[in-house]
Amino acid sequence: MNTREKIFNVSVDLFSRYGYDRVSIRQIAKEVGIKESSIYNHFKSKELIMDSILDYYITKMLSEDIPLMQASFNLDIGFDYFYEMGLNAFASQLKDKRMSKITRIILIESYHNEKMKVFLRERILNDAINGWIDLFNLMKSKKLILEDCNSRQLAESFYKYGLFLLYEHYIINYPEDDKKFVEELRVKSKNHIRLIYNSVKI
Amino acid sequence: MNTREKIFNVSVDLFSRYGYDRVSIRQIAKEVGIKESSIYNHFKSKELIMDSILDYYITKMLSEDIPLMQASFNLDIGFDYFYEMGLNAFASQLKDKRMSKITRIILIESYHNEKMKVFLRERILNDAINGWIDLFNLMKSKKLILEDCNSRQLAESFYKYGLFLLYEHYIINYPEDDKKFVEELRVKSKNHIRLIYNSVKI
DNA sequence: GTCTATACCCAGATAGAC
DNA sequence: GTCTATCTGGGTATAGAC
Repeated sequence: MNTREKIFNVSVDLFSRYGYDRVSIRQIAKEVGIKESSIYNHFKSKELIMDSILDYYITKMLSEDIPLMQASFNLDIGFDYFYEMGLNAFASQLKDKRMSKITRIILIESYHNEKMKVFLRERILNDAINGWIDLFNLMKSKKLILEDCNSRQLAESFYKYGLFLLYEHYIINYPEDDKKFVEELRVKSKNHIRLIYNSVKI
Repeated sequence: MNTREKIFNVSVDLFSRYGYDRVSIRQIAKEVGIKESSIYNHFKSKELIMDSILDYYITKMLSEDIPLMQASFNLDIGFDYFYEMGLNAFASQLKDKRMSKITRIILIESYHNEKMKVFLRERILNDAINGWIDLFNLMKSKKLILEDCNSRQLAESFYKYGLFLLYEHYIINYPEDDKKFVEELRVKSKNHIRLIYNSVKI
């Protein structure tokens, strides 16, 4: 592992523990085992370390994320199975310790980091919600759910519960065993979704 | 308004905008119109300003919050009405600008502020969830909802959606009009709850 | 690429005159 | 209670030798 990677990993670790503002370049350098000034041979500034962390996360997330609509054409094989695929795609990312740590960083820093806020709002929130809306419209056309329910409300009710579980884990209960959380996320989301699905299915 | 109150209000405002770590005593003093050293005649440290902000919030919240079980004995007058009472209690607090700002502070700082984390976990999350669980058990005994559904899952599915709306507003969409948000919270929560209630009511 | 040395700035906090 | 002055420490970042 080269020095740049070491700096990257140590930064991810420290930022996720203490938050960006409470970690200094000195502290990162010490943990890596080099002097502060050497950091600047690899990253021009502290902020650019943060930027590269987000870039890494976005690239990895988008590359392995299974687009919602892609799967939705296989709806015939069952709603449960379809839902599980989407959840697995996300959950498998969280099992990676580094991705899990960055998830916490994003949740912590989004309130003042514009890039993270945009990513959270556009990719994690809006894209997913829109995917669910499309799916529910498809289900309406296939007479799987009631015609007169609001697709957007349905999508939000489905999805935002799971997002709160994420916030709860990373902010309120952190640090806890990630694997235990991913299992809980799976079970609770499934129960939640069944509850709602029950009230609109035909 | 005395100096101590001015310091308090300016701190609430600045902390809610930029976060605790990005606001300095100097900045607070400048905004108040006094010198840094004068701050220390009113608060022994920066951290104690933060503590007093949380204390204020807790006192105000708990004093006006309508305990969930208190209302639940009037269940006969209708589930919708009961739910609305609880939401109103919380929403009316958020219409107070100062309380709204402190809500954002708590959501921002909980990841590293132990007292805020405990308040969020115990009062905002667990107490409410337990209240809902009691309510659903009561509804089961009155044959209003199905006996074989899981009260805890039901409580979490109900409540955590609303909590995400809170996070979404204060972290992802902030600053936006608070009144608009409170109205949205009202409508969306109600729709959400009807969706779930539909699938378990008798 | 890593080091030593240092520039420069701003943080939280205190002492003591008025 | 407010001020001026100051302490002490730590922050990000750069210059230039090796």
